[in-house]
Amino acid sequence: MQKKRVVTSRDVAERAGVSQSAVSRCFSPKASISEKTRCKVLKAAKELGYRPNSIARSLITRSSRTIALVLSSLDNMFYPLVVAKASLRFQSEGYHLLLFVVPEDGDSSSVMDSILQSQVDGILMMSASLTSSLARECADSGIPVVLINRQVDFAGISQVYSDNYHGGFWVGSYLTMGGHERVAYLAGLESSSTSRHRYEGLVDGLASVGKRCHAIAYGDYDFECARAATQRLFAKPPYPDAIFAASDHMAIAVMETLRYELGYRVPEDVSVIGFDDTPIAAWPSYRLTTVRQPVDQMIEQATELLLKQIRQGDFHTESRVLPVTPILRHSARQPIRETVLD
Amino acid sequence: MQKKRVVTSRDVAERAGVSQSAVSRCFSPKASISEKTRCKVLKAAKELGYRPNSIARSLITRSSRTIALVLSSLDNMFYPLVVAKASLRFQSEGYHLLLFVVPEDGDSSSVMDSILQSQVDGILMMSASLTSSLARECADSGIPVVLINRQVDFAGISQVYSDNYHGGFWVGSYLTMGGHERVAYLAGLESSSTSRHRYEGLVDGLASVGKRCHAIAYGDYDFECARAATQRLFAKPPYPDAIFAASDHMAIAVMETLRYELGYRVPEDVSVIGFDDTPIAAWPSYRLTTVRQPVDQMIEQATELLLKQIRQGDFHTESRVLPVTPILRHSARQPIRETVLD
DNA sequence: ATGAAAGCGCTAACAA
DNA sequence: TTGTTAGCGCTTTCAT
Repeated sequence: MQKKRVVTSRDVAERAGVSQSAVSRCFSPKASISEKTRCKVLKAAKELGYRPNSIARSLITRSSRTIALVLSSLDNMFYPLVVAKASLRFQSEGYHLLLFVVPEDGDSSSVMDSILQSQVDGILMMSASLTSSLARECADSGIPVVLINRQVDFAGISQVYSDNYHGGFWVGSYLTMGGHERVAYLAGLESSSTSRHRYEGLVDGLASVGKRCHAIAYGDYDFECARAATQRLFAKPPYPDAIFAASDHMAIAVMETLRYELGYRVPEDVSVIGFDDTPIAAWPSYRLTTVRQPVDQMIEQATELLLKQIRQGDFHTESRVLPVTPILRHSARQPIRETVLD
Repeated sequence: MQKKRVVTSRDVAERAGVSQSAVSRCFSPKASISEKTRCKVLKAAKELGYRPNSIARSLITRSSRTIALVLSSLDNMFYPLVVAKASLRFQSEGYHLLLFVVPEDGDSSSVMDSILQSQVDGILMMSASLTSSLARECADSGIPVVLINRQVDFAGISQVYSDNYHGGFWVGSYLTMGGHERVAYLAGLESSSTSRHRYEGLVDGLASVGKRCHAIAYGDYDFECARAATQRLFAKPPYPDAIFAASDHMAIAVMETLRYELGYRVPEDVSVIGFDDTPIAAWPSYRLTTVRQPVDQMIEQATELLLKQIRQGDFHTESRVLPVTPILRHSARQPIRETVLD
């Protein structure tokens, strides 16, 4: 292919009557150069339509100023939100995001190779699958990695997640206080640490008042799967009187199924609680009681951790766990505040 | 910063006892090399953990195998869907997506510079703002651009969009046949060509049976704005008896507002029709009548157009308009099929 | 403050 | 088929 002849720093140098390195210095923030030369160069550059070639720069500086963003699905509104915010945040630091969508099931190894070869300066992982293998491989090849909304038992990797356990715990006690007897858990992917910790929290929250989790079903973080799982939960008695879903996205599927396929009212017949607090949760049709993840903080922390590792060539890694916030709406029966006098 | 010493093709060559170019050839698909050398090289490469440096390769081949994906918002589920599919599609062709989120309002010029300097091989634009200026500037600098779901009066750019006009036209006639008298249009951004064409279609569809558009309001493709716009539409009589929103996302906002703030039933009191056919439209709570955009086809066409331009250094550009499909659900009163006998 | 020169890691002629 | 050689466009010493 034959692109329009591209303007190089040499061309600019020639036209400005300076050396090529002078031109280079003009486009480096901290290089020393006289005001006079800078002007000449800038003028010539503009006339020629010169733009520094960032690839050549990357080759020599060994930094592409690019971050890989690895995720598996954008169905759940939580992720688009994170992506948009992360992109803005990194752009403001002069980094770009390279997007890797890994099929939830498929062969992750080719994507992994692809990521490793992409010469990114760092990796932001929020894919549910391939987390630990990829994470480890990256750490081995010396690429800084930060896991976001994901957890792995491996100290060599920085992680930012919210307090899933206590989120689950809160749900457990809140539902119990609301007088629920048969709380079911609608899990995400079986391999998801996040989903597991929320479950553990739920179980302990329930246990703290002497209750047990009534049932568990897997919705794989997917709308249709969650729908089918809800059907399964209500296939035969005893039926749950509350469902805690590992994501708002699944919680909405539960509500839709309950209301329009199973004929239950929410929360009169069955309570539903979600996790994330995506915008949809607040829509009047749902008014979903849920556990809010602090997205902004998560991004901020992840950015900070990743950039620190990149800039300082830091092998120091750390985990940050951020507090969640219960959001009380109307999809779950509220605790009885006053004991009924008999 | 001091990364782990990186393995180069030279190191591999040395260990395998061959020349550096032999190593290079091993990693080029179409280079000629004997089975024997290939084995030696691959073995050495594996032992050393060698991975070709794609930046060096890009510098010399003048191709980064990267496509810029430019968009302004991920709120509307239509975009996450497109992003995920586009990413998969381009990955399968060996290209990666570099994400640029441009603030809907803010200064686009810095993002524009950033894109132009990023050395991408092509640009996929679906941002509502800065479309035409950026598009033109890219075309000038010789970077292939394809607009997706966007239209611009400039022949130098390939565009893939769906038949917004006829989508709007269909809505106009469908609503009329349903016996509506006061059809309002909830537009997207004022600058959006897409929104404008849907409007023109609506107006003509209405005109074809001697009706006019009752009112127009701007929802800026945003949930909250759409909510406020709906309120405005119902601020004083005569009230609309149908609303056509330029996106499902806004249509949902309309339904929520109508039902829970204004106390109307949909479709008994007011009909609502959207555009896109995102997954949410099918949820039982909404059963939104809408106009489906053929997302898969749009991606396919856009990919094909962009790749063709990139690979053939083609200055030939073209526009492709894809047919839309009316999706009849229950948010709009159905046309009366049989005339009532008097 | 400026220029000359040496690469960054790779691909692509060209020769052998 | 293989090795040698010359860059890709830039940053960065090192002199001046």
